[in-house]
Amino acid sequence: MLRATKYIQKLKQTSGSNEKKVILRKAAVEGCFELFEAFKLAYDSRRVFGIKKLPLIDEAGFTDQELQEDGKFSWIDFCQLAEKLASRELTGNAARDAVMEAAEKSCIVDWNSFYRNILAKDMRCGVTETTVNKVLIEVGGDCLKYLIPVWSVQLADDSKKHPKKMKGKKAIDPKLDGIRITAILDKDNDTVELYTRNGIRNENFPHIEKYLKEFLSQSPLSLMIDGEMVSATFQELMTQANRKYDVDTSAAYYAMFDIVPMGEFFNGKSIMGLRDRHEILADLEPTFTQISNGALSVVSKLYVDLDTDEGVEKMTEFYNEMVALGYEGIMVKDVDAVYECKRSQSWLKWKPSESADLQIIDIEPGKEGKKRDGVMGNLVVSGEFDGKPIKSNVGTGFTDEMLKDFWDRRGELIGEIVEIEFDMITKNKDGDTWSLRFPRFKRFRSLGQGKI
DNA sequence: CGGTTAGAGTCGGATAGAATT
DNA sequence: AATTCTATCCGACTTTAACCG
Repeated sequence: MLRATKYIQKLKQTSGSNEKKVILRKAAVEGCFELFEAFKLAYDSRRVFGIKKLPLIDEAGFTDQELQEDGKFSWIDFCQLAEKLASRELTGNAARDAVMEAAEKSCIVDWNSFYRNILAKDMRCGVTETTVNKVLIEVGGDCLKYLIPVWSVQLADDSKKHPKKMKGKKAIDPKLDGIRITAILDKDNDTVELYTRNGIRNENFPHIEKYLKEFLSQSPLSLMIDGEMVSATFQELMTQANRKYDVDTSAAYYAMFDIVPMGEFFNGKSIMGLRDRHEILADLEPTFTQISNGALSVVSKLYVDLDTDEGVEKMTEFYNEMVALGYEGIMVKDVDAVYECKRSQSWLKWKPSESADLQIIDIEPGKEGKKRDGVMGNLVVSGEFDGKPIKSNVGTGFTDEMLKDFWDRRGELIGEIVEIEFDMITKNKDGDTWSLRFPRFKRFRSLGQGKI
């Protein structure tokens, strides 16, 4: 049994995040490199293995000693397997067979709670890249080579969750429904690269890259430009965004809403506040227009003071206008806040939602071996909305108590009417019924009382 | 001490592409 | 040719230890 597996088991045994850090620190100081290599393989989002259905060895009937007995499969063997999967040297049935063979040759606990979890990209011990990197930075020295590469941009919180934050001086702009794209304009290397929210390079928008490169030649410094890649609709954009052949993104345009010097961005934080950053971007708008003929646009901002009735009114009016125009909603941002590479309440989103009364036609179990094993995983609901036939799964909006209760009473609950909230109805390109975007459970309609 | 936050872990639909059946 | 699986884009929501005024 590997040292690293023992650490994973220890991490799993405690729910305290400080205690988990103590365990990780000990592993780092002790030099348990397999553990940190494993975290790196598992949580680097740019490294995927192309296989999700992974064998689990049945532990029943084995003694502890047998479970922990070393097999004929080493950490080195695993690294080679992982590399072949990541590079797609092994795919399909060949990948499945190689993984099965590894599982059979390996020490049982090593496979079930270590190797397998790396390939699943979920170590299942209450620790992910955030915690691992914090500890590695703290310990420093040689440990820094195990840092998990992470890419982060500023993300918004929901205004409904933070009503107290809807105060003070704000900059407001429309929320566009597309793909978050961050452009890195590197002066030293004379390159422009586009990245998604998850740090994955996207090369399907060459016209945008070309225009930005033209702009870079006029810029005195390297920059990060943040924005939303938009097309006629989100689904239309998705048909082109990640495809490999016959790519045609000519209809897509890049709506830019922020700008930060590259160095500051990679440092995690800007120096300038939002108003100053926006001023710079807005001043560049004529240049962008001239270069790109509209493919590069700057999202304009409305400044309001939410401490005044007039400000709240202006914001509400803007919200209604934008929703009527078909935008996803609005973004409400602190005028003085610096750009921070994380989710933050200095950016709030406000978007409309719909709700429908639908019938439960099925109740499905949670996934085996996960948190909802043995309780409800999701509802299946159907009915009608806006004159259209709807069918959707709903898996969020339930307390832990409900998940258990609904599963226990699944027989009697089928047929009941529930209120489901969602953003909009959607239909895939060859489907005949409509579905729901971001569905969430609200309450029972038919059982009286509002809840359960 | 009570409210807030940060991190982790569930679950949703739609798209394309790879591989198998 | 049809089906299954995986990756990637968009998320919502609950829970809980730890933090903070």
